[in-house]
Amino acid sequence: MAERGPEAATIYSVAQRAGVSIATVSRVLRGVDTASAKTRDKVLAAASELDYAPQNSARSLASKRHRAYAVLMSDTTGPYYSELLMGFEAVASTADESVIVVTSTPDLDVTAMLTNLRGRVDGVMIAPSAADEATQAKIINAMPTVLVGMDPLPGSDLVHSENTTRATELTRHLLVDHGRRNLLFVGEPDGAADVRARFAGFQAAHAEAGLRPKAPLLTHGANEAIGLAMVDKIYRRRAGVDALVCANDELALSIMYGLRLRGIGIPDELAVVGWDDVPTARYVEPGLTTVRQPVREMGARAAEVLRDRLAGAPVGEPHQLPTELIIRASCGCPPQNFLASDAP
Amino acid sequence: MAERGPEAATIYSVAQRAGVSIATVSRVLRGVDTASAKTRDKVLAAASELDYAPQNSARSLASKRHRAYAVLMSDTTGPYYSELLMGFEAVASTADESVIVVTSTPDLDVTAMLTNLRGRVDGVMIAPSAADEATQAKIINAMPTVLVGMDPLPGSDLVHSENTTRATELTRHLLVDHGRRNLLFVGEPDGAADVRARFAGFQAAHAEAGLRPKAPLLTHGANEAIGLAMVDKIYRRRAGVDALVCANDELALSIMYGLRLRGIGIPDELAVVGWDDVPTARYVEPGLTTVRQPVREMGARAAEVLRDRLAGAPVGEPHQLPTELIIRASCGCPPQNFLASDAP
DNA sequence: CTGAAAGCGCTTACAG
DNA sequence: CTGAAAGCGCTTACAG
Repeated sequence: MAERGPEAATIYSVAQRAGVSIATVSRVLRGVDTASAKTRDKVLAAASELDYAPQNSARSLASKRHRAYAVLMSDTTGPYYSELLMGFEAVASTADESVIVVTSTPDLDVTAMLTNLRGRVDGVMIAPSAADEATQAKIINAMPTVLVGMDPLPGSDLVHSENTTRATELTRHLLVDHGRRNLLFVGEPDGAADVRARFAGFQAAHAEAGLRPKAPLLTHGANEAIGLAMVDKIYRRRAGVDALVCANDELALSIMYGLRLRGIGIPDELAVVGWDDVPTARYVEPGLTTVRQPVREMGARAAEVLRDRLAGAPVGEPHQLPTELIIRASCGCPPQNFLASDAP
Repeated sequence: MAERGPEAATIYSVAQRAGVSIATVSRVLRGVDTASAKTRDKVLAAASELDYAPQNSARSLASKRHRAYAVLMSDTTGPYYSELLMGFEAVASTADESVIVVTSTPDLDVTAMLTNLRGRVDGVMIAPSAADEATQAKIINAMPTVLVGMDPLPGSDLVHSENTTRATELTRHLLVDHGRRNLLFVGEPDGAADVRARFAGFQAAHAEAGLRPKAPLLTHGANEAIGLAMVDKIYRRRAGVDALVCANDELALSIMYGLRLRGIGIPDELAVVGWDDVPTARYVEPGLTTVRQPVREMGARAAEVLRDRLAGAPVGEPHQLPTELIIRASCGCPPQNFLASDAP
């Protein structure tokens, strides 16, 4: 490969071999402007023969465009984040933009990160929980930004999914269809905007039913130990609770784990519902009733928004994508097992 | 912010404000060479006042280093890939390298991707299933490469985890500790190197026990439909099977789902074990016995290897990281519930 | 310890 | 349709 040789091909060597100027090589390779078919063929042939790879840095420097987006993610993993990233990347690569992943750790130096980013990318997508509002504001002030699943902030675009209406529907399902009377919301409405909106739907459904919603059981994070602790707290302090509306599936799953350890029946003694429809939701017993959001599409939309912004579009209205109620058995519905109809 | 003003700060404006040459600014900002404390302070102050962000493209062009790595991933999501990416990113960012994510779709134009990458990054990590061997070879030939979880290929570094010994141990556990006699391996040994090595361990344990291993049940991919189909196939064609050794957790989980639909008891009628220790493994009932690999560490190691290669180190021996048997209940062991000891 | 100057490899008006 | 030339904003020998 030429690239391994004493010297890699440059636009000069391609031009020389094709017998044209470097301006012509540049034009042909970018597919802009007109160029006679003959010239075009010569250039393409020369580039191919020399195994020419344009130097992105030189291109960026001259054109004043990085052709790269950053994605700022928290360092937690999970299906939500990878789906978001994949959706974003798919669209970005179509637009010939690179995607640079930046992980935000608690001790991240925001100023240094921003300085770095400003010299490397044209825009950034901020994933949920990746940055607090002060940091978001700084980033927004420094470059075109699209926020995902958060509260809107001036100067930034936003992509999110419907929360309140679906949460109302979910809560109503428990209240009306299953006759539960003593629901408890588990999560932190004062944290992420998503959760706040879900809690608002929880409250709205209670209002419809003429019921007074109880205060949420605050918690963040989820693992087996936390789930078990929540279960014990519920049974110690909240007698009579007959359904749990959890801020997300992870929390719901960890609580179901705790309930199993404590021998508490789901959904008979206690119904449990979540949010996100993670893959695990369908594999647990009973299957977890939850809400699905189109995360991959949200990532794709975010990339489109950024692309439009860089093409000159102003900051627009929030893009809200639809969510969908996924009924399984943890709410009290009879198990509608997937493929059950073809059972022998 | 200066960046928003009529013109952003450059190394020239910083130098002018600090009353030094651009060479001095460059040196101070990169922290190289000596520089008097006084000069240093002046430069730092000027840079800060002007909110200067060095242009990465200019830096790359002059230094002939991109200070960026690519990560080539398949477009499937899952905990494995995000953990790998996070581990890689954490180390890369410490070394001040950007991480560019590239997703490989089936219709990816390899040549175009490679041309793009050669002009953008200094090295690449290839995640499992992201590229076939021919593509891998092309990439290796074009730039420093580290392969993860695959067969070694000349010219490339490799990071993987222990498969065969642990698979032998896992199989032996079923054979010896649980007295199972009729095991079936589910997966494709002829596909990924990882799976081949696991099947080798499966065979080795049989040899130890003086048993003849049966042919694997071939399948790739996993979802509820596939799991159910596998279950039906097993019961139609493989009478007497009393344990399933699955190539990965996803497969094991989908099969457990199918077994539940068919009313087949786990582990009594059929023991099931997996590989990976995905989060779901602990939430299903019974808990899935499996093998954990240090995926995040593998990503971190891959970044270190790349860093060393770019610093001049030659391609080295494969880096093998240890795996760990995670015993839960799907193998036939009594449920060792997490935190069970603190039950009331 | 510091500066002047060349050079990295492109893109893009500007001419023709 | 094509070329000559300026310029993008840095780093890095080379001097001193």
